[in-house]
Amino acid sequence: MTEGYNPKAIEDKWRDFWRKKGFFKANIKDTKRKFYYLNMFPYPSGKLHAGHGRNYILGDAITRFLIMRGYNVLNPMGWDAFGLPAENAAIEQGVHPRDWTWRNIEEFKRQFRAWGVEYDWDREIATCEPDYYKWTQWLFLKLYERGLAYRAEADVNWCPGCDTVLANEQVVAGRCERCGSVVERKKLTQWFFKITAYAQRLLDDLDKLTEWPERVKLMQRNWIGRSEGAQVTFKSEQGDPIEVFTTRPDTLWGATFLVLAPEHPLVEKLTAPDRRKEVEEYRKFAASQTEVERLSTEKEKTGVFIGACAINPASGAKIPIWISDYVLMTYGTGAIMGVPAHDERDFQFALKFGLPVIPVIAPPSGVAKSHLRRGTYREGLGEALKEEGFEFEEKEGALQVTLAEDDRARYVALVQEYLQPGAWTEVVGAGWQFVFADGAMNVGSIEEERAILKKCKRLDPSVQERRTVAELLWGVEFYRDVLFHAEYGEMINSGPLTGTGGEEAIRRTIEWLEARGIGKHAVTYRLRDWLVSRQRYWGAPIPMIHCPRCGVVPVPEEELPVLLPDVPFIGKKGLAEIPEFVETTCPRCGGPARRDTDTMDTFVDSSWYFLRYISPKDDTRPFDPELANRWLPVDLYVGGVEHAILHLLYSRFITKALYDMGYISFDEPFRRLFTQGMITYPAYWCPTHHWIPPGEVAEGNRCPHCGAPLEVQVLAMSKSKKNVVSPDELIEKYGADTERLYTLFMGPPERDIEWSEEGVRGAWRFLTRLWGLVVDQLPRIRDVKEPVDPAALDKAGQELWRKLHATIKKVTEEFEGRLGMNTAIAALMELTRALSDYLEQGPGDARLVREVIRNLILLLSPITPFICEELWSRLGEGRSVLETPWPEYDKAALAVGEVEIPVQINGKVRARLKLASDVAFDPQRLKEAVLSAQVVQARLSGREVRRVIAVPGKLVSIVAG
RNA sequence: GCGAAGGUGGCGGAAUUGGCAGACGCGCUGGCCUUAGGAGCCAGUGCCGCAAGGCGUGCGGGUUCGAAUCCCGCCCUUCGCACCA
Repeated sequence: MTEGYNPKAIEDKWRDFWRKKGFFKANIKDTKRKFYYLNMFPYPSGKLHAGHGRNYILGDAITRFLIMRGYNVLNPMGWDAFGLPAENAAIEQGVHPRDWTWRNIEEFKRQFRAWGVEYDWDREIATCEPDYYKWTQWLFLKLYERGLAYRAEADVNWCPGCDTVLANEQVVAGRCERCGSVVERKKLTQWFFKITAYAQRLLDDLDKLTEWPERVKLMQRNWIGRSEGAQVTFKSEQGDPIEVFTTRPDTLWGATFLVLAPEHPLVEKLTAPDRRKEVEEYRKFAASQTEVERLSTEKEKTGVFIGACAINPASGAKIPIWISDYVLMTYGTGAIMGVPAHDERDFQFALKFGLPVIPVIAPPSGVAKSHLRRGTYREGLGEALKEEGFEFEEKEGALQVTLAEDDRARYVALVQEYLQPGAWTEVVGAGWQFVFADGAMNVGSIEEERAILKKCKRLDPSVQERRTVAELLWGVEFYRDVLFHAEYGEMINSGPLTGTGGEEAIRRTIEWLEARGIGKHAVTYRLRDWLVSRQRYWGAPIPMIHCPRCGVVPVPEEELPVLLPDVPFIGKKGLAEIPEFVETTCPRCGGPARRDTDTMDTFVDSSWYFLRYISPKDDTRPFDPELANRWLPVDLYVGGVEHAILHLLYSRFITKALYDMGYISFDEPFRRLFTQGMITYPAYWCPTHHWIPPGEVAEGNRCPHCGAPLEVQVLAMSKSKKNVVSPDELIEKYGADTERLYTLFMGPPERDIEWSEEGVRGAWRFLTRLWGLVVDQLPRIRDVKEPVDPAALDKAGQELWRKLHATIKKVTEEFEGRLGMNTAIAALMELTRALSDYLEQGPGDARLVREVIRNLILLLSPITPFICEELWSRLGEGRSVLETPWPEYDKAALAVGEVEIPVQINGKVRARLKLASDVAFDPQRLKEAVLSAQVVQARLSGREVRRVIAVPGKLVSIVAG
C-alpha cells in the first residue's frame, strides 16, 4: 500500500523552510540581474478570502519561478493601513483604529504564511506608522514648495451619515458607498494636488507604457479627457467679455444663445434687476441638486434667462444669455455657446425654451427632405415629381420627398408651380429653405428666422403658437431626424467662411478668430485637480500651520512627522476636536497658531509606497535615490482593474513630480502592468435580512430566517456580500497546494471567474495522483544517477521524452509571457498522464522516469511548493527546489519520434498519417510521403491532383479535381 | 448615448503566427471497489444519425487550398465613461 497524500503533514513541515533559508530576501545592493515584482498592497480589512488569492498566489508563483531562473527578486509586502473602514470599525467596536488595523495585519500575515506566499518581510511597511507617514508628509511639503499643493474652496461630496468628505470613488450612484445616505454637495476650503498641470504628460506618456493593458490606458485617456478646440470671447451688450470653450468653432455662426453655469461669477453682474429673483431661485435649486438628481439621465433641461444679451462675434447677432445646470463650472470656462443645430443638448434646450435654430453645417449625407402638407399643393404634383425622377411617399394626402442636395433648385422650381395660394413648403438639408408661392427664403440668420416665422403665422393662423421655425418644423414628424446633426461638414450660413469644409473648417475658423483677437486655439481636460483633504482622524496629518499673522505656513521638514495625537478613540473624532493637537506655535513668527486639522486621502499614501520598499528603514530620507534609480521602475506590477484609474494615475503623477524635482531619474513607476480578474461566487439577497451566506441558504433558494425567496447574483467575493470562501477551511480540508493549484488553473488570470468547489476537488485529485505516482516510483529511481540517453529510448520512450521538453517549453513561456498559468498547468497534467501511461506499458527506462519526475516537480514547484519540496527531498537531490535552476528544454528533443499529419482533401480532413519527424518537417519529403500513402491514394481514386500545400510539421492540403 | 472587451460543448476554458476546433478540468453516463458514498479508480462524452456520413466557434455575407482566427454588415452580453461643450 502506497503512502497516501497528506497535505497537512507536508505543509506544516515546509511552512517556514523558505523563510528561514532567506530565499525571498532581495540582495538590494546587487542589481545585475534584478527583478522588482510587486503586488498592489492590501488594505488590511479583516481576513483574506479565496478571492484575494488570485493576486497573491499568482505573485508568489511568479516570484518562485524568477528565483529559480536566477533573478535577484525584490518582492516586498506592506499595508495600505490608513482609511475610513478602520475608523468606522473602530467606532462600532470601541477599539482604536491602530489596534484594529494591526490585528488585521497579523491575521493577513498568518494567512499568507498558510498559503505558502512568501515575501521579503524585512521590507514590510505600514502607511499608518510614523516612520512611513513622515515621508508622506515630506512629499506633501515638496509638492507645496513646487506649487503643486494648494488650498481652494470647492464643492465636495459630503456624507451626512459619516460626517465627512468622501472621495469620488466612495460615491456610488450619488450615495455613500458605506451608509447609503444621499451625498450632499458642500462648499469647503480644501487642499488639492495640481494633477491637471501634468494632464498632457500623463496622456502622452501612456504611449510609452507598451506593457500595460490597452484597456487600462484607454480608461486613463478617457479620464484625462483631452478636448481640443477654441476659446472664443463673446461680449455682453454692456461690453463684459464672456469666455466660452468649444470643440466646434466651425459652428460659431450658429450660436444663437449663451449658457453659463449657475455658479458662473459673471451671473451676478450680468443679471437684469427684473430677473434677479428668478435667477437666484434657480441658482439655489441647482446648488441643492444632489448627485443622484444631477446624474439622472434623460432629465428635462432646466434653466432661466438672466435678462441680458451678448453679441455673437461672428454673425453680430444679439443673443440671449441663460444659465443652466447642464453647463458645469468645473469644465472649460464654465460657459458655452449654444449651437442648437449641431449639438444635441443645445438643441433640446432651444426646443424647450423657444430659442432659434440656425443650421450652419451641411449634413455630409447630401440628402434633403421636404414635406408637403395635405391641401397645400395642386393636383398633379405627384405625377410631376415622378416624371422628374424625385423619390417620395404619400401619407394621408401629404407628400414626403427625399432629394439629393444637387437637385434642390430643380425641385424648388417645380414645387413652386404647384403650391396653393397662401401655402408653403420647406426643404430641410444643407440649410433650411422655406418655399412660398412668391419666392423662397433661407433660415440663414436670426433676422431671417424671425421674418420667416412671421410670414408663416400670417399665412396660417394655426401656427400662431410656435415660437421658432425649429418648433414649426419639429411639428412635422418627417423632419425630426434631420433638424440637428453633430457631424463635420461644409460650413453654410457662415459669412466669409461659407463653403469651407472638412478638415479646413475648424482650422480656418480659429485663424479667423485669432486674426480678430476674439478667440484662440485652446485645449481643455476633463481631469480635475486631486482633492486630498479628509476630515477624519485615521490618516496622515497635513503638515501645515495656520497663523493669524503669517497665514498658511508649512511645518519645517526637520519637525516631521506631525504625529497623530495618541488619544483614546471613542466615537467619531476629527483632529479638529483635539485641542492639544490643534494648538501650536507658528514656525515663522513663534506666535500662537493652529495646525491644519485635515488628514490626507489614503491614495496619497499609496502613490509612492513602491519607492519606500527600497530603503524602508532609512530615517533620513524617503528612499535611497541611487538604489531607487537602479531598481525602479517596477518590472511587473500586479493588481485589480478597479485601480485602473485612481491609484495608477496618482502614482504616475507623483512619480513625474518627483522626477521633475530631481529625486529620481525615471518618470513612470511601473514598466509592466498586469490586472488580474476577480473571483466571483453566488451572493444571496433577502429583502429583510440582506446578504445571506451561501452556506446558510435554505431549501429552494429561500431565506433561512423568514423563508422569503432570495435573489441570487454571481458577484466578486466580498465580505460585505457574505459570499466569500475561506482559505482557512480550504487549507484544512485539502491543503494550501490544492487551493493554489485550483486558483491558478481555473482560467486565464486576467478574467473574472466563478469559484467552484468541484473544481477544487479536481485539483486535489491531480495532486493525489501525482503523489501516488512519484512515491511508487521512488524506490527504483532514487539512486539512478546517469542522465537520459535519448538514442537508447524505444518508441514510447521517445514520445515521453519529446513531451517532457514540449512541456518545459510551454510552462517556461507562460511564466515569462502572458502568465497563462491555466494552460501551463494543463500541460503539466498532460505530462503526468503521459508518464503514467508510459509506466503502464512496463517498467520503462528508469533514467527517463527519473528525469520526467524531476522536471515535473521543478515545473510545478512555483504553483504547489509544499508537495514539490517534499517530493524533491525524497528524490534525494540534496538541495532545495529554490536553489535548483529552472529546467531548460532541448530543441533536439522536440524533433524526436513521429508526428501525426492530417491530410485535407478539398478542405476536409480525410486521413491522418504518422510520419517520422525528419520527413514531416521537410516540405518536399512530406508532400511525397503523403501523396504516395495508400489511404490518400484510395481517397483520391484517380482524380486529378491540382495543387498540394504542405505545411511542415502541421498538415498537407490537397486540391483535387 | 459614447468608448472598449467579449460571444467556442451541459459548465470553466484551450487552440499564442490563417493550418487537426473542443487541450486540461468540472459535470454527466456506464463500470469497478465499497456495509455505505457528496470518497477513490477505469472507460465514454460537441450535435444529428443504427451506420456510412453530415453539421458545427452569436447571425448573414466575403477573402482563402484552408477561417474560431482576416474583411464587411447585423445581433447580444459585460465593463468603463456618461449633460465634459
